[in-house]
Formats: sequence, structure tokens, C-alpha cells
Amino acid sequence: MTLAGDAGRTKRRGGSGPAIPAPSAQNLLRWYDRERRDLPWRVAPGGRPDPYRVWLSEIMLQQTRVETVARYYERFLARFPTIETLAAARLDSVLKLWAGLGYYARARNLYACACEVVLRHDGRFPDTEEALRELPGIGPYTAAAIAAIAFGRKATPVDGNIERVIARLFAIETPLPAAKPELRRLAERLVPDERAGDFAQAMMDLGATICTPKRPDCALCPWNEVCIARARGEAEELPRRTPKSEGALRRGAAFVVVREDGAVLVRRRPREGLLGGMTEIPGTDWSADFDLRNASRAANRLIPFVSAIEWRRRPGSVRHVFTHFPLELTVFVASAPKETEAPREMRFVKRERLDGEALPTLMRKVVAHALPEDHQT
DNA sequence: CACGCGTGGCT
DNA sequence: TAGCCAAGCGT
Repeated sequence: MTLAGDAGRTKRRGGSGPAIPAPSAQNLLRWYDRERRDLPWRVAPGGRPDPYRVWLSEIMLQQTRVETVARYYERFLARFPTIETLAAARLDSVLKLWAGLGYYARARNLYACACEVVLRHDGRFPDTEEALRELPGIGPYTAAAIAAIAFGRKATPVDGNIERVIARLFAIETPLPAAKPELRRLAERLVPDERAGDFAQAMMDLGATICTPKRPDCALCPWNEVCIARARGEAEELPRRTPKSEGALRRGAAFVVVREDGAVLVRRRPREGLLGGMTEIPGTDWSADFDLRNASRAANRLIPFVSAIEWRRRPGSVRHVFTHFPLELTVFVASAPKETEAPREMRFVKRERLDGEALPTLMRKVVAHALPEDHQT
């Protein structure tokens, strides 16, 4: 029998139903020893992992699926087998091997980190979370993962998989991200004194293969008998999330100039930031306090050859939801003579060529709203 | 510190 | 089908 005070786990839930024993790390480790996936960066059981390889795999695995990383990891390792070879390379050749993997800041940080480890740490990774955390591209999760997996330290990396497993195991109803500290505390209590690295990997494997976001395969789970969410039949509902606040509505105006030959006036957005480098219909800034009465002045400034009287406001508006704010654009349309030349930094694109442009969905909506006749079938 | 980064898997 | 979205890190 588990002792009282063990996470309150032996209390009867809601005054009814059987007590559920606390989950044990050993149980999960037994499953891991049996079902462990053979991944390129994993060493044979009992083997001593190379911190360089652990680090490389952890960086590649940030935001990236195991199957994808596997295709890149070995090729990368063949070209840069040690941290010295990596640090001696040119950034360009590192980026070349990273091409297609995405999140290229990771590759830049990877290279910077290799240089720093070689120059300032004598080519050896520091073996504490705190020191690892100082290196470029290594945040709280990765520092804990390397400390545990490469150095056998009792650290607790917490990624999205582990948050999900813990939330279900203990039926944490608090929504994310508020639940993060609580989930971390619960995860820390499960970590065994020995094999913390295997335990972390086992948790992530469990989250990736069995305790999946949708339709978890509880029948195969080594912890199914100790999982409170499973007992309550609500595993799939957890973890809950607070719907992220939409952000304040922003408004603006877009000005669609259609030349007699059907070409539409566009420009390129600044290279950085939202929709960076994409093509757009010229328009005002988007702001919470946008005032439609300023629209004609803005149009005049942007596109001087169209006089105010020629702009026709389209009824209604175009709505679009970005990750962090909803946007409502009022659309104005004007015609321009065939020989009209585009203002500075703008150009005319033939209507049928618009599909080949880097035109974001929002801007496609704007065009469709401005020229509805194009879309009738 | 809220935001954006790249890609592929999911519905 | 194409739009949605993951979920570590740096800024």
C-alpha cells in the first residue's frame, strides 16, 4: 500500500471508486526497455552517449518530428562527426546540410554553440543544466534533456509530450499554459534517481506513440492502470488549454487599382515581420484605432495618380484572423488607364499572373472582394 | 514578453 | 483541399 501523502493518490476520488496507485518510473522504464525505438542518436542500452550527438539530436528535434530528423541526422553527423569539425566549418556549409529542416536560427545557433564549446569549454559540453543553458540555442528544455541523457543527471526536461502525459496521468484540469508549473512539479517527482535520461526519453516516446494528442492508445500504455484521466474516460480531453486571447481587432484599408488591361497594382511587404517579403495589395497600416475617414488621404499619398473621387468603396469588408489578432480591411477599388505606370516600389501584375505571386490568403481575399466578377462560375 | 520562425502531418 | 497548428528558442 502506498503511504499517505503520496500525491494524495490513494484517496478515493469523489468519495467513490477504487484508489488508484501512484505511477512508478520503474513501470515506464520496463516498457521502454521492451519497446524502445531504435533511433540513430540512441546508444545501445547501458552504452555511454556522446554529448555532441545528444545535443545535435535535441536541437534537430526541436519542433521537428522524429521521422524528419532521422533523414538529416546521419548525413549531418557523417559530414561533422565531432564538435571540432563542426566548429571548424563555415556557417554556409552547416546551413546547406540544414536546408529543408526548417527553423534556420537553430542551425545558426548550433554553429555558434559549437564554436563556443570549442573555444571556451575546451571542446567539451558543460555537464550541468545551468551551464548548458548559457549556450546559444539551448533553452530550459534542451539543457535538461542533455544533462539527463548525456550526463545521467537527475534533470526533468518538460516538452509538450511530457506535459500531455502528466496532465492525463494526474487528471490535471488546469488549462495550459497556467498548468505548466504544476505539471513540471509532478513530472519532477516521478523522475527516478537512476536512469533519468532513459526516463525522459521514455516519457517522450510514450507521448509520441501512445499518449498521443488525439485518440490515445490507452490499451497499450504501461501506465493505463494508474492513469486518472483514463479511469475517468477523459484522457483525450486533457490537457485543457485556455483559448489564447485573440488580441484586439485591428482595422485598415486596402486599395485595389485595376488597370484597363486587367493588371492589379501590388507591392512587396518589408522582408521582416508579419507576412515578411510577401506580395500585398497596397493599403494603410493596420491598427486598433484606424479611422476610415483617413482612408482617402492615405490612398492619395500611396497612389497619387488616382484622384479621390475615383475610389469606390466595396460594401462590407474582408476579415482575416492572424495568430494573434483579427483584422478587418475595408476595400477600395479604382480603375486606371492602360498606359498607367506603377508608383515607386509598386508594380502591376496581370490578373492571371496573380496566382503565381507570393500572395497571402488575406490578400487573395482582398482581391476576391474587390473583383467578385472574377470568381463567378 | 508576445511574437515569429519552417516544415509536414492532420482533418 | 488547403487551412490549421504544433511547441522550444531568441528577441
